[in-house]
Amino acid sequence: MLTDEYRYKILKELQQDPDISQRELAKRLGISLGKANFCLKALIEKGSIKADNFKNSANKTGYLYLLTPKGIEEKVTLTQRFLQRKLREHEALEQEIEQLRKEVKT
Amino acid sequence: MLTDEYRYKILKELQQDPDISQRELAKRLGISLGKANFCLKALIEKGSIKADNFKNSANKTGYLYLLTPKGIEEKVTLTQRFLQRKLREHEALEQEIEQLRKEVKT
DNA sequence: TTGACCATGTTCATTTGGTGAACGATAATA
DNA sequence: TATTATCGTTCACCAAATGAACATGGTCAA
Repeated sequence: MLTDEYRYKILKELQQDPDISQRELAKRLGISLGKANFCLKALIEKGSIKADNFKNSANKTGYLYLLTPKGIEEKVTLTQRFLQRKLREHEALEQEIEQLRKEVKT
Repeated sequence: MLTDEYRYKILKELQQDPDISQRELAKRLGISLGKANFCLKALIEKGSIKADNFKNSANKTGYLYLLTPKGIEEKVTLTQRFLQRKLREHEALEQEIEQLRKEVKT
């Protein structure tokens, strides 16, 4: 349920915007509130992020989702893995497009 | 449940291989037997394919899933639509890769 | 012919995964 | 204080996917 894709996207989103509500996160990722909540809890459980409740800045009620050192490292790994995956997808997509072009000609 | 993607893939698979079991089709598309059965029935219902039971060649028990004229036409349309979609995906993927490369450098 | 297989299509109870309304808690505001 | 707003949390509900189990019909050897 918490795939690498969402793990990566969430860590990325939180790294550049730690004070963000679960609702906003859900909206940005195009997932439901329930799923966002589940994923966040899982990441906290795994020790990738920790939820601080700094009473600061705009968001006072909610938390501050901060990446732990482990989380930062994990994000690097995920980013590299993701890049590799996307490169493979890219190649596959080009082949698929080529085949579709052939097919359209027929 | 029967998305354009599977509609296209099934028509393509059947066009070039009409004598194929639902199990084999499911395996090729990476879906379950139940879903393959559901999709096939839907395509038959819509008149895109018809199930002949020619007692011929290897497959004697099963059917021969043949594209109707309507199905052939539909497949052309789907192919074109699919090509357009893939081209958009291609562009999006290149942007995503570029961003990932930037991020990896950091 | 009979019976034992085998491959096929069909069904459906079960599992899985996602959803968002509703709730309690807390802070800001009138 | 009372009210409003925002947040995280929960969980009953729904849709979709799954694959074991079943029914049918063909094949082949006894």
